[in-house]
Amino acid sequence: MNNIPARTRFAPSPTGRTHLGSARTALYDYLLARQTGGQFLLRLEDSDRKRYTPGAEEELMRSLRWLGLDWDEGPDVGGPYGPYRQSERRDIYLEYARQLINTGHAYYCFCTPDRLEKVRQEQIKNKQNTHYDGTCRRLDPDEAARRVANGEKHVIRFRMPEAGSITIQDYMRGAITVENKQLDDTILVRSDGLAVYHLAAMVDDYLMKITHVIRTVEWLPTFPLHMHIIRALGWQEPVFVHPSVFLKPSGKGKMSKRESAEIMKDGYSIFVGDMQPLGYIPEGILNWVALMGWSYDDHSEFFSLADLVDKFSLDHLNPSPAAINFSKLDHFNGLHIRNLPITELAGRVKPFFEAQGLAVDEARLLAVTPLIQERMVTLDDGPDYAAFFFKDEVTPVTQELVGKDMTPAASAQALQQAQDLLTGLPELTKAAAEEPMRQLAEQLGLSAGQLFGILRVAITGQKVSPPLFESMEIIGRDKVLERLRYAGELLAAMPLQAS
RNA sequence: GCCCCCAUCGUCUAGGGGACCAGGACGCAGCCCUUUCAAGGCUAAAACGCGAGUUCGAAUCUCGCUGGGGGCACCA
Repeated sequence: MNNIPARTRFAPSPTGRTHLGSARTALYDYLLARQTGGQFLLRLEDSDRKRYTPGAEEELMRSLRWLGLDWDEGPDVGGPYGPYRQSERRDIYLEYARQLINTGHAYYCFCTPDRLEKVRQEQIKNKQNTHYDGTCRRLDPDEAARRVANGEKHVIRFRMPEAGSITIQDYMRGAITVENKQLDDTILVRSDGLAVYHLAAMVDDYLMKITHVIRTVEWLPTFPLHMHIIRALGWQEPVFVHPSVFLKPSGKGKMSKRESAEIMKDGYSIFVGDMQPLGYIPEGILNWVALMGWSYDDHSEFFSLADLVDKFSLDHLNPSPAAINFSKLDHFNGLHIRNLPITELAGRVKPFFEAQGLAVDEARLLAVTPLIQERMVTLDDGPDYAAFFFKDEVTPVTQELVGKDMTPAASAQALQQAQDLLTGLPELTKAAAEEPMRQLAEQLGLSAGQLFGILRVAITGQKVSPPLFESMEIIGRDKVLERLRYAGELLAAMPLQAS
């Protein structure tokens, strides 16, 4: 693309939870603005009060900020083109609506919703396309103005040309031509005096000097209308891009409410607000979502937000709908976790340990973090691997203390020998303990895996854990010996024939 | 029903007439490494929806079909 500073906007309506698709749109907006040294704005399309959802706005802003997508202008931070909330821009829209009426591009309509509904039903019955029947379109403008002045309830409709066609440009999809007769005399201003999206968004984009409009395909059908409005007002057209929607993992259709609940059971979510508690990090999500519909020249796929700012381009967008693939999210999340500096990672996993009621010692956490870093896919995996580091005692399953292909007695003996060995060591470090322990295994005719397995369960209480010697070193000799003794007791109490 | 958009491995994608018996990534399988689990390395299986046409030559261009998606509100 060019490098004229882009002014982009993310303009959601605060009517529900912020999902992955919105995150991607916001990301692309953000990237374009940052890359070109322009501005990224947040605008709330809240003109329909009926659909207002308490808390949606807060979650939206929290989600975007958590992802690291900061806006330069918006309802909370202000800016030179405010207000950034459509409900507060009512008079502005009205002014342009009047302009459209004065130039003959719009007209007052006095039809009631009841009548409209009847017309619609009739059209459906006759297998016709549903559209406004044009009753008020033919009204004398002066008479209409009089009726409005008399306080008669009315809306304002766009006067769509009856013939001809319009050709519009989507940056990614190219030219799209639509017959005007397929388009309706859409309502621009409701009877309550508030503009609908079609007018409001165009006016806002114009006044806020938006250069690039990125919005999902659901706006493609009304794109011709939007362009008619822009042209009727004589404004310069911003660049429009309509990325496709995200499909559910099966690739069949959009994610429904029921299905997103289903997905939660597997530890996934399509809502940005759920991602943090699920253990996902912004870096992983951003990388993943960026690649659903965009790709980079050299086929590389690992990107930080800064990389994306550097490399993103509208020229490499893919218009086909993309199915959500959570295992790829896991992949990217793991990749970015491994890419985090230890102190940073430690800080991010800490809350997950605390959520389990564990008292987390900072120094110990710092020692433990490198051991779990390459094992974690999500941050909540941390306690699964390493909770035992922060517990006073550990309770192994007795059965698991029995070494592979071994009897309880042999296992107990091996355990005792290991205990003696560790006791006699000058210090308990990986360097000091590993070699002697391997020799012990050999003496006992055991594989390293057999012996280490027993010790692992005894010391960590789990069959899967970070590397044994590093773990012992962090836990400390006293505690290790104590756990070994306890494991020995468990084995001793085991019925002989069991194994 | 009508309008619009889209169509390459299971999934995300590269590709824009010959460089393609189609490349990468995730996942899956196997192997290596290895004290478990990972991580890492290597290998394998896996796709141009169908039919016409244009062309010496089509995954790539055109048309049709099929399939998928989106939209047809005083919602956004």
